[in-house]
Amino acid sequence: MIENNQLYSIGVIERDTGIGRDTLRVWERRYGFPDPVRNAKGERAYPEIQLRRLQRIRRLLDRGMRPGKLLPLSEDALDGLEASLLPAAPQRLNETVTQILDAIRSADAWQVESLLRGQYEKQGMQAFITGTVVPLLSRVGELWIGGNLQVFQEHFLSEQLIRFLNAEISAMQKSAGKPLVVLATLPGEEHTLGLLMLTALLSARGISVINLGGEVPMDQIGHAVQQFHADVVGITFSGSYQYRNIRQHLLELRELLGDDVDIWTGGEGVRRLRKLPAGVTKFNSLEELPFPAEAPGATYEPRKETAE
Amino acid sequence: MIENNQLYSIGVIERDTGIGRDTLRVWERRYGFPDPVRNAKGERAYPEIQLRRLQRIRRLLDRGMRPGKLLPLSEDALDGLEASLLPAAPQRLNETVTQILDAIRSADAWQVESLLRGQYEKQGMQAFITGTVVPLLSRVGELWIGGNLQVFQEHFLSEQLIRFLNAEISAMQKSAGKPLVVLATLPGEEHTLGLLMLTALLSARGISVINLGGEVPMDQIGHAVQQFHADVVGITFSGSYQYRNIRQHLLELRELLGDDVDIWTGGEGVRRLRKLPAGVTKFNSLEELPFPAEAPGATYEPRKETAE
DNA sequence: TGTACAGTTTGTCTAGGACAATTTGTGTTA
DNA sequence: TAACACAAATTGTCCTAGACAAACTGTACA
Repeated sequence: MIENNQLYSIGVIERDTGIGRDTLRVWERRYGFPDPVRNAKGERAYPEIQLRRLQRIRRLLDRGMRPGKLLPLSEDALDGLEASLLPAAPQRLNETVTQILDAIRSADAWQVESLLRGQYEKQGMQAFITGTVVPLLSRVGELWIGGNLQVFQEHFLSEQLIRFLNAEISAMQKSAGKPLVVLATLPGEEHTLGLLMLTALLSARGISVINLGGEVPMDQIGHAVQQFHADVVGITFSGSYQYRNIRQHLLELRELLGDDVDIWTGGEGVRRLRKLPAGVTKFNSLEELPFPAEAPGATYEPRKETAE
Repeated sequence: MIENNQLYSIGVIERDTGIGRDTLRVWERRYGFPDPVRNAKGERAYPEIQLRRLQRIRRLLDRGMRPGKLLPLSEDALDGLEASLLPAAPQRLNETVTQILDAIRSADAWQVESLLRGQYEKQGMQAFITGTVVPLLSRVGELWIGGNLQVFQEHFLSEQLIRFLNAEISAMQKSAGKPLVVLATLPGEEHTLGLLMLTALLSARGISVINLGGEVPMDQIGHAVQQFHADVVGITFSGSYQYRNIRQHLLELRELLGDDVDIWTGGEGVRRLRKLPAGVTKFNSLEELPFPAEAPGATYEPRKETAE
C-alpha cells in the first residue's frame, strides 16, 4: 500500500465522492467527521485517508445506511458493518462468473467478451441473463462493498456488458410488432443496466422494445407512449433510488397514462414495496416476465394482476 | 412555442448550466444577472427564461467571451453576439440527417436503425461518424435549444446510436494489439456518446480501445492505465463541463501518469483552451486523430506535439 | 515581436443559522 | 399482520457577505 500524504480541497472531495460541499461542512459540524486540516488560507484540506473513508461511507449510504449512524463510527466499527452486509454463507458461484471475474482482474477484454459470448450461446438469452449476468453483477456488488474490486474494473465490466447486450439486441431486432414495450427510468435513477437486460430478454422473445434509457421525465414518458403507441411501460428502480417516492411516482404515472397501457416495474428499489397503485404490476425477478420464453409469436394478453 | 412559467432552484440551475452555485450568487451580486425571484422560503427561484439565457451565456463563455462583458448585456445584444459567432452561411444538412430526424419524429425505430446502417455501409466508419453522426447530434442540439425536439426523442436517438455503434464495435473488435487506448470521462461529465464514437473510430482503424465510460475518478484512470498497459489515455469534455477546472484536471492527470503515456483530449469543453499542460494533446475534431485511416496495421509513433 | 509587471477580473471558499423534506418511531385501526 | 396517522428526529440544501489567490488583460519597455 502506497503512503500518500496528499491533501485535497473540498471541491476535489465533492468531485471524487459525490458528496456535496454543504453536506461535507454540515457533517463536520454535526458529527465531527470528516475532520480536515486547514491550509495557509484557512481552507479545509482533506488527507487522503479521509477521502478513502468518505468513499467507503458513500458506498454504505448507497446501501441504505444513514449518515447519523455511520459517521460517528470508528474505523473498526465500519469494517464490521461492511462485513455484516455480506451474505453469511457465500453462495456457490457459477463457474463462468468466476472466470469472468478473473478476466476482469487480469484486464483481458477479449477474454471477457469471449466468455460472455460462449455462455450466451450455451444458455440462450433467458438463462444467460438470469443465470450468469445477474449473479455476476450481484457478486460485483459484494466485492465493491468490501473494497475488493476497483472502480475502474466495475466500469470496465459495465461497458463490456453494455456492448455485448446491445450487439445481441441489434442482431435480434427485426420488425415492429405488437405488443410494444417502452422502457425507462425516472429522473434520479441513473442505473440503466436493468433496462438493457430487460430489452435483451424481451427482444429475444420477439417483443418490440423501445428503451429510452435513464432519467426520463415523467411527462416525456407519457409523450413517448403516445407516439410509439406502446402497450406497456416498464420502469425500473435500483436499490439506491429514494424508495419513499416510488409509490407516489408510480401513482402519478398511472394517472398520466391511459387505462389501456400497462405499467410494469421491477428492481431492488421496489422489491420491498408491498402495496402498489392499482394497475401497476411488479416483477420480483426477471424470470417472472409474462411472455412465454419458447413461443416468440404468442399472442399478448394484457394481464391485470395487480395488488390492491 | 410553449410558454413555461416553471421556476428552478439554484441546484437545478447549477446542474443544467454547469455554472457553480457560488458563481451564480456572485454574478447576481456583481452584475445583476441572473436575477431570480424568491420563493416563500426566501430561496432563489430562477424562471425558465433565465435558465435559457444562462445556457446561452454558458455557450458564449465556452467560446472565450468573459463574464464581465457578457452578463451586463441586454437580450438583444446577446442575440447579436450569438449571430456574429454563427457561420455566415448555414451549412447544408446531409440528406440522411434529415431523414433520420424525420424517422425520430415519426417514432420509427426500425427506420432509424436502417438509415444508420445504410449510411454506415456507404460511408465507412470515419465518414459515417464525422459526416453523419456529428452533424446529426449538433442539429439535435440546435433543435433542443429551440424547443423543437422532445426530450424523449433525444433519448430515443441516443439509445439507437448507442446500440448501433456498440454492435459495430463488437463486430470489429478482434485481438488486443498495440497501441492501446483507454477512454473515459472524469466525474461530473456524464456525456459519453463522444467516447463511444471515438471507440468506434479507433476500433475501425485496428486500434485496441478500452472504453471505461463516464465519471471515472482520476486515480482509477491511473490504475486502469497500469493494468491495461495503455499507451494513450483519452478524456473528453462536453460543453457543459465545468470548464474552469479542465486545465487543472489535465495537469493532475499528467502528473499522475508515467511519462510514457500520452494524454489526448477533445470535445466542446476543451476547444477554447489554448494553453494545455505539457504532454497533453488536444484534438479539435474527430478528423484529426493521428492514426492513418487506411492503414489499420500502421506502426504507432507517439507524438509529442504539445502546447507550451 | 516578446517579456515583465501592475491592475483587474473571476471563481471558490469561509461561517453558522435556518428550514422543509424525508425518515423513524409510536400508537391506533382494519 | 398490515396499513394508516401523527409526532419527533434526522438530514441535505440554501442563505448571507466577505476574502483572496489564480487567471487574465493591458501597458511599458527591451
